[in-house]
Amino acid sequence: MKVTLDDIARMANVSKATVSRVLNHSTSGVGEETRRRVQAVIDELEYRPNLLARGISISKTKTLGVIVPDISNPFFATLVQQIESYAFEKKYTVLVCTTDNLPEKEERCIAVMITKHVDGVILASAVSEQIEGHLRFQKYGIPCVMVDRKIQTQSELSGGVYVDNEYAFFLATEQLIQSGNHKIAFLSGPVGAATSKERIEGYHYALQAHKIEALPQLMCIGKHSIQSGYNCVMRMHQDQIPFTAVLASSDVIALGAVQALKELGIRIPEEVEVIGFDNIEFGALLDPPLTTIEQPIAELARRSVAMLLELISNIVLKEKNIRLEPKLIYRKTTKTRY
Amino acid sequence: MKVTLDDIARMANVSKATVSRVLNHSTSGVGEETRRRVQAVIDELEYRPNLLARGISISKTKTLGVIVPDISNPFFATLVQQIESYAFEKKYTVLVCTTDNLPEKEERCIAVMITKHVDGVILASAVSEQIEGHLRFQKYGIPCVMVDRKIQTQSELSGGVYVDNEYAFFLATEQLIQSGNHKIAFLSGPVGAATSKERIEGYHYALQAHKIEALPQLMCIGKHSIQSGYNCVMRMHQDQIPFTAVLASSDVIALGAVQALKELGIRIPEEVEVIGFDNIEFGALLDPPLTTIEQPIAELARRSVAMLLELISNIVLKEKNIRLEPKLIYRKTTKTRY
DNA sequence: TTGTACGCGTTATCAG
DNA sequence: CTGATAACGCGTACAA
Repeated sequence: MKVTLDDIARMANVSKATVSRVLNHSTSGVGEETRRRVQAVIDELEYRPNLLARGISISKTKTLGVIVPDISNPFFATLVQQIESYAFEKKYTVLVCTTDNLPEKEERCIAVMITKHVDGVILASAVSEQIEGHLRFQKYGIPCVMVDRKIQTQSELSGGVYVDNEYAFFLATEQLIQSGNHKIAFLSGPVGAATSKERIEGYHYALQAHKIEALPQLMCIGKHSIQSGYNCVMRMHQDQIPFTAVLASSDVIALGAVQALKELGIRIPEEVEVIGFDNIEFGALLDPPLTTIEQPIAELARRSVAMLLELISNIVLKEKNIRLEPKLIYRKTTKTRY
Repeated sequence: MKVTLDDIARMANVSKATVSRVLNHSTSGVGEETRRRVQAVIDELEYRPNLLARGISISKTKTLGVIVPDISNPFFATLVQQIESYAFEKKYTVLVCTTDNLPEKEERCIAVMITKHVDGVILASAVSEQIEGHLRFQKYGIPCVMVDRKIQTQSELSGGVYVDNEYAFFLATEQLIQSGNHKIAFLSGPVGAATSKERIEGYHYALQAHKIEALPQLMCIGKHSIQSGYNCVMRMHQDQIPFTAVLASSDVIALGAVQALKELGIRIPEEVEVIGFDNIEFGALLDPPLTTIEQPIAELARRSVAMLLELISNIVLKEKNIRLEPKLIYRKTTKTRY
């Protein structure tokens, strides 16, 4: 049933070594005639090398691990899509694992990646500090690039690709302030994540710069989901907390917030302005279309795959941390453009 | 650096076989005392078995292949998310590959799954006929369950989980007809896919049943994307083709169609009614909220993983093809509910 | 209960 | 240019 290298060797009257040669170093080392004979047998039997066996032999699996919190979030869906696409071009396959933003599940994902001997992993971590698992990658010599969510690490085997969250939210907050808003609600994702912290800091810096007090009741910690954004706005409304703007930590949160505002009969942007983050495709279809901060997802994916492959090839990185520029996309959930 | 079973054996003064025993048949076959000693060494050295080596040895990789057209489509994103989740619970990891709806890329994805020796694959095929690759699964003894997109096959090693597309579109079309529409534009996905064909047929049957002619100019073949839905409507409008309803082959197409109609100043549902398919989360946030046909994604995922695991365990399937009931979700892009 | 020896499919080293 | 042969890490008859 399964045809192996051994079978080919036997049928072609050569040794396994020779077959292996025509398979790999396809340009040299084998006589033209024998090469043809071997290749013929390979073709006829439709032989495909067992990558597991090859993996155990040369310690390279041509597999990349991808660890993200949640694929159903369009941001990560698109990210994974792009990563898979670039990786496939480079002859790599991706092993996907989701953490649901749970640190303990992240540890288990990491454990899987190690036992399955992926050549490297791209990680959007659920946590902001280096955890045991991350060190284990080092220990096992598995390169790791942090994408989207930055984590401090001094490992030679790791790097990072992300946008400057702090700056992005500083800009967005400032836009809102310049537009006359002093009570800006902030709808955050899980605080465990590095991105959440950075985004909150950017928001705080902007407030400070304009000598506006950061009111704790304007901060809502939730998840990156529509439901969460919806709940935050509803709760603030119930608690009668006044605000004239909403800054959301992700577009899905913003979508939920907009939905809640609509149900409450609050006009956007006249009564409340809204800014999201990610620039997912659906934001533009909303009514009114969502003003947001763009994350260059394709670029994020491309650069992280490229960096990981360099790490795998032991190429020294020109820059261990690539920071991409965020960009404000002005649509209709904000009034004037500052 | 890397600690192997051999190392453990040496340190614990036992043979590899014994270590292997405490690792696998964890309940019996080893003396209580030696078991403790071996386990202690395993824990201390944080030994993790090499799943590649195990894979080549027992021909089981604990890996499931997942082949879908496009993860950035929310329907597939959610599907993959759920599949990964169920698989992870059952100690399996997923190898993801996207076909972009290209038959040749599907062949390459299949080839990868075979060389990487996945234990089984879940496939949402880009094609409606059995292609060479599908047969190869059979040849290599790899179980395969078709999800969402049905393909006829008589292999003992395959099954299918899907909703009744034909019936779903028959219902939706009838709803539109009963509501007074005779010129119903149909916005299809790629015709290669089985689902597209079935959906078109359901649409045609309903028209026939009501003796309405199926006008070719009302049929627009595109891709499952927002852009495609948008383009279809715009083109029909430019060509001055009259229609009073739009039936879309997927929600993303419907979203694009609604966007186009809005830009054209056509009121929904007063002038044109719209029905989508999938019931993705964003449909409900649209203005007006999208009437659609629900696909029970979580159920689709759960059943297909369960079926695949049964196939892998050589359990005979109670039913080779599981058909889930689609359900019309009435929202605001349609007028009266029939 | 425990150990020995071999097989799984591939690559790599070293002869010839 | 080609062929033995030894790894790679693990599971498992079979023997002790």
